[in-house]
Amino acid sequence: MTESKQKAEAPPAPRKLSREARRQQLIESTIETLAVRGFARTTLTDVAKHAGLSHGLVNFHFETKDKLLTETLLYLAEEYRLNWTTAMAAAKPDVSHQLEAMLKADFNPAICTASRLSAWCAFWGEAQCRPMYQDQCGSNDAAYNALLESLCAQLNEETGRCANPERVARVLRVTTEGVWLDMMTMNTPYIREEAQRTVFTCAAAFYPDTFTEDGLK
Amino acid sequence: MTESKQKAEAPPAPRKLSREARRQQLIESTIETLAVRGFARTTLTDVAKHAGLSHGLVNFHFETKDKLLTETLLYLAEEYRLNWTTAMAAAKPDVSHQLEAMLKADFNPAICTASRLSAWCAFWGEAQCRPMYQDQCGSNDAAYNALLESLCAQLNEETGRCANPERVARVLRVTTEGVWLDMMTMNTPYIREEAQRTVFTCAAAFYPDTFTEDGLK
Amino acid sequence: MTESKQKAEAPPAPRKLSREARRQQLIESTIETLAVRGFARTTLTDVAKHAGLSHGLVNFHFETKDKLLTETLLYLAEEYRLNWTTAMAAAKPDVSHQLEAMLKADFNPAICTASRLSAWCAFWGEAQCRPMYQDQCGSNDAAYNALLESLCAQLNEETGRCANPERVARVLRVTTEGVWLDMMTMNTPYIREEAQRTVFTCAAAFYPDTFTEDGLK
Amino acid sequence: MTESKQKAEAPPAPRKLSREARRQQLIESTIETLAVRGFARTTLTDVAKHAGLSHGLVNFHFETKDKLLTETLLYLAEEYRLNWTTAMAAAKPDVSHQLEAMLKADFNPAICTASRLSAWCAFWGEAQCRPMYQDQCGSNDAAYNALLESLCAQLNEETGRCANPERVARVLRVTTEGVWLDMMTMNTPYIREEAQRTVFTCAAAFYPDTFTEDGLK
DNA sequence: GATGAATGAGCCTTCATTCAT
DNA sequence: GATGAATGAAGGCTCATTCAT
Repeated sequence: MTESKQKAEAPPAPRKLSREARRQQLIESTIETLAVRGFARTTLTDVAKHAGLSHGLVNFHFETKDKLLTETLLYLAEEYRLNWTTAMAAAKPDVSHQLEAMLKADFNPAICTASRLSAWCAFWGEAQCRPMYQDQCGSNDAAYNALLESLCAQLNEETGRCANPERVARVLRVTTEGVWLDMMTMNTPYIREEAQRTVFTCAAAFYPDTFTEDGLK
Repeated sequence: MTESKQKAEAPPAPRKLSREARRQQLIESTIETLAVRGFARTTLTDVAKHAGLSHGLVNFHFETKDKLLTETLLYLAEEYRLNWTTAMAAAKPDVSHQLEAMLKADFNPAICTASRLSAWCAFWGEAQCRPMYQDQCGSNDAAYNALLESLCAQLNEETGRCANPERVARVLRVTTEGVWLDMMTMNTPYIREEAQRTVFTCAAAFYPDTFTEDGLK
Repeated sequence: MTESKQKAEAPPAPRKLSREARRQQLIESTIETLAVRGFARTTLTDVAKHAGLSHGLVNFHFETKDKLLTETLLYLAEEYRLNWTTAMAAAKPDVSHQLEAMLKADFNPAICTASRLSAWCAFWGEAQCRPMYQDQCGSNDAAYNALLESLCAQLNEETGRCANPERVARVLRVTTEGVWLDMMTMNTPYIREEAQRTVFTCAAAFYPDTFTEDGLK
Repeated sequence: MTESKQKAEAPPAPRKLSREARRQQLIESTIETLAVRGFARTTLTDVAKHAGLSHGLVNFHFETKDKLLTETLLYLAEEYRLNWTTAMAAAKPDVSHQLEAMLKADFNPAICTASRLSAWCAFWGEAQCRPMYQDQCGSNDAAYNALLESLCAQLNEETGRCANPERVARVLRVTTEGVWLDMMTMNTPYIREEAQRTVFTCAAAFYPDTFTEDGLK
């Protein structure tokens, strides 16, 4: 099964690839493997097999397992950051559109895939005792948090609300994270649309004049 | 430090302990070890050392590492369930008091300790690819979810609100889980009081006539 | 061959041995393995197999290969030191007897065995780039060198000779080491008696009134 | 430091070099690497890096690591042989001058360098269990040994001495080897001049009418 | 019950060797 | 000639599990 899958993914399987292409291929393979096997049971052989390559190659490109995992996390973190910054840059500049863009970004089908969510879960589980992981987890993205708080504060002013913006921002963030986790860990996970709708149900509770469960009014 | 702590916990280390007492001692040691080392790096030797016991004893009482971990999770899950059921039984039977009790239960200092939160994190990270773990994670506690939804639905009726109660319940649940995670994974975690206040800020957004950030009005 | 040898060496092969006994057994096995395979090709599996034990046990007792090798060298160095100090303590206290004892000690059949000589060679070859090894090699035994020089200086006085005692001592030491090496590295090595006779031929050259090729006059 | 050194040695690194020149470059690099890393830890990557060349080139020129090492040893052995034969050819033909030339040849600054001594040590350490290495080590150079013995025998006759010439030759040879080793393995090695003086102190002990510690009388 | 020595499967890592470019 | 990606065998090390005492 794994065999046929590899063949399917990398049909002619170029014998030699540029350094960067190979590295990215291995990182994607790591994400898949983390999703399927979990953090504790992920081995380099798994990663290599899943990519249809020899395990020696992993060390050739990443030196150690630790570095492979770290670079995979950095890759995910950068991809995540790029996703919401791009989404916000594309949205109208007013507060409510910016906030909507920020919240919806997390449910972009490009990054909100089963594999990526699972991989994030794997890293989160280990983050508590690995400072390097902890730094890369969303809750520690200072720019993201500051921006979200600022948007909530501005929206408070516009709408005359007075809930502590720091806490509102926190609720919105952990709700987003939480429905992500749900999609992974629930026996009967709901779909992405329902997840997004849950987040906007929350946003609408704080800002009923601005949001409905589907987004901006 | 760890050394002295063990000695402190198990002073002369009674040569013989009842079967149940030993098992619980080892489970508590497992929780501590998971918190400190993370899931992937927890070894039976760690657990035994932390309990001040011999290596072989763990296998004597639990047969395999897998069973030790499973029983630890069941122990935590049961403790958690007992915590909120007890809290609710002790609260007034009306909807708002019941809901307050349910939400506050999660921040009971007895179960909301650094070690326990970390241990939960460790299990969550692995849950996605281990059905047995997944079943025990809070989001799959059917009774808890059903009760929470029911309380939200009732409160909706009482207050004339009409947000989808399933989603409100979900927001409250993931917010609770989320601030738990925050306490573990943030570089500068906030304290338990602030966590609880965050949850009630969320509850107050849905039910402004019932809750404030400190609990019931 | 290896198989039968083990059986021969450790006939009933006690399943459990005291910590110290097992460690010494493994150190002896390391010496044999170094002698047969050389430093670069000695593996933990070789050592374990030669002792008829599992390779995991080596790590259990010595943690790392490096520590096993270091402890083996320390063991040889201590054995060597004990050999010449004991020999000198047993000899008459006058200068010529002491010097004879010192020189003959190196050819004591108990330590001048093929395995031990080979093991020493293996360590010498690596000593140049491993400070810890270098410290343990004979040429750095300050007490030995100081004593040998002192004896040469005293003998110079007694016999009215005037060759630089530091150099005489050095010649005697490297000659001893050299014939040791010869016994190992020559295609047609001469026997221990001839080696010792060579050393005393050298001693007799410096002190013709005191030594003959067979020892004291 | 190593970095800059390579660059310094192979400045723009001529893309094409004669077969022989490349081979010699790699052999010199092997000698340096053996000196710095020791036998057991010398890798082809080290050798290539030190020469500022690519990994694959080593195999292109030498096929296997074994062949590279063997050829390096042969190169050193030939260089060594050429050194003493040349020195003797340049010296006066009488016995004492020939012997002086032979002994002094070992301390010719051209071959008595730190790198070369260390490389010899590395090979010696492995020689005991590798016949091919053993054959090339100095103590097995039949021509050298025969000549040295013959010179000793002749000098015995000339001077009326009667020490066994085979043993005298052996003492002189191992003393030379020994001070070589000392220069490598001692924590506080003495200098080349002192080493040579030590050898002639030994020669003077056997032939006091012919030699002083500085050479011929 | 309790201990800790012993085992061996499995993992990460190194590295000689091959080979497409 | 030369490069460096790719392979895979082999070694060190970890650790769950077993078991004699």
